Amino acid sequence: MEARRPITVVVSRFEDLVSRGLRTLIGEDSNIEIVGFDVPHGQLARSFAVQDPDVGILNFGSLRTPIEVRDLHAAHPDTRIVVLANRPTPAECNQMLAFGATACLSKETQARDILNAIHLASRGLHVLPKTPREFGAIEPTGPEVLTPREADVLELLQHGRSNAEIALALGVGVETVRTHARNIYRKLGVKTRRELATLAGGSPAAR
Amino acid sequence: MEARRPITVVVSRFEDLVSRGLRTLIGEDSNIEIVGFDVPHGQLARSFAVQDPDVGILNFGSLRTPIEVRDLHAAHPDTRIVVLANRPTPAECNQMLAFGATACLSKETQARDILNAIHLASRGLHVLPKTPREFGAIEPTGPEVLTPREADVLELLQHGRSNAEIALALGVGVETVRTHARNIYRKLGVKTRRELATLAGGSPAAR
DNA sequence: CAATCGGGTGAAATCGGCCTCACCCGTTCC
DNA sequence: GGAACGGGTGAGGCCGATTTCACCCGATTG
Repeated sequence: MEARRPITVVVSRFEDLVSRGLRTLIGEDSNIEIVGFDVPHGQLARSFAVQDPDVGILNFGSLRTPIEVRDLHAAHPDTRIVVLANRPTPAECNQMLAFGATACLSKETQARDILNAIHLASRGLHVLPKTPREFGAIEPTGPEVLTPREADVLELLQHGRSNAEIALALGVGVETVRTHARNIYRKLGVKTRRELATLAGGSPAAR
Repeated sequence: MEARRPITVVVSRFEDLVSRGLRTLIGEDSNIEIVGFDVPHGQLARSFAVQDPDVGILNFGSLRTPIEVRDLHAAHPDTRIVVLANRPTPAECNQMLAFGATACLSKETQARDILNAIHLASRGLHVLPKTPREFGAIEPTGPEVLTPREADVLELLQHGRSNAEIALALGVGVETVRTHARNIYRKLGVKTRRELATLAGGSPAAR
């Protein structure tokens, strides 16, 4: 990268952890200069007007309507808008672009890719996150969450109750309990109730 | 805070932005010492065994099943486990606690509260995020997303088409278009189609 | 051997989101 | 004044998730 005028960016307010990450990340790139940081959502328009940045990085979670992106874009057409979202769906990203954003990134994006995207966006190129699932792609969406009823069954399973006892306690049939138990085993990745029994007590209930 | 032996923590791998945020945040607290950082999910057990930290900070999104928390807790009962999740539901948090975690925090938590939670968790106190909605609490969940059909209607609305034209183009009744349009206005926070027309073109379509 | 359990399939019922349409009201505009 | 629009209500159908239950099989166990 040759030395030239650095890209000026205004960064809106994010969650504290993300905010700190953004600051150290952008601080590592000498070609990007932060001219506004942790700007509250309501003062973005003013910050854009005062700083006239090349790029504004917006917090998707703070947007109330996409219209706000459109208004910012209309008032400052030379400032490229990068929207940073938690796990944006393709529909959300397209909506952001349709309303004037130049790029829509996920907060899970690799750090270097975020810097690259800022550079690209500053020149008007659109950047979108990779499509999450082309075909059977693994997503780190965290463990499957038990349904409320499954949590009820798990609670009793952890205390070593039999299916018949659980059925009696919950007022449903044994077959129902067996179905819940099967789904619990699958979601939790265990194969027997023995693997569950060890963790009885020591914490608030699972529901 | 008096000076005593600092709390040792092992931090698992997080998204780059969050990871950087955590590092600068924890680095500001002289009473907490990072003894393992950006530990890949598969090597957490080994890191716990080697470092024997007071606290392990786990990435909820990397968990495949809650059983992994249980196993870590069973193997290292003296290491308090703090789970950091994106926007955990109460059910998810309770599940984590039920499986041996000491605290379950949202990545949206204020920085100082995260430090406090680490301190509390190191002494075995449970910390849970605030319940998101007691009664009509505002949540920064971002703008409402248009449904695919609403995006179709919006696309045509932006081009200045009348309801009758849109109905004809989409092969549905005028009443249907009017319903979609109403929902679009509500979600986008506008009151007339005029407010939409200004943003035609300049970006990929909304669908 | 009979009971219990793990595991698969499937079928009702319910619920919520989405799409479609209908009817009501009042306002705006030509 | 009639047509189009903004706004509210509600209905019916579709689909997916959840809950409940039923039947099937094989393995384990007392």
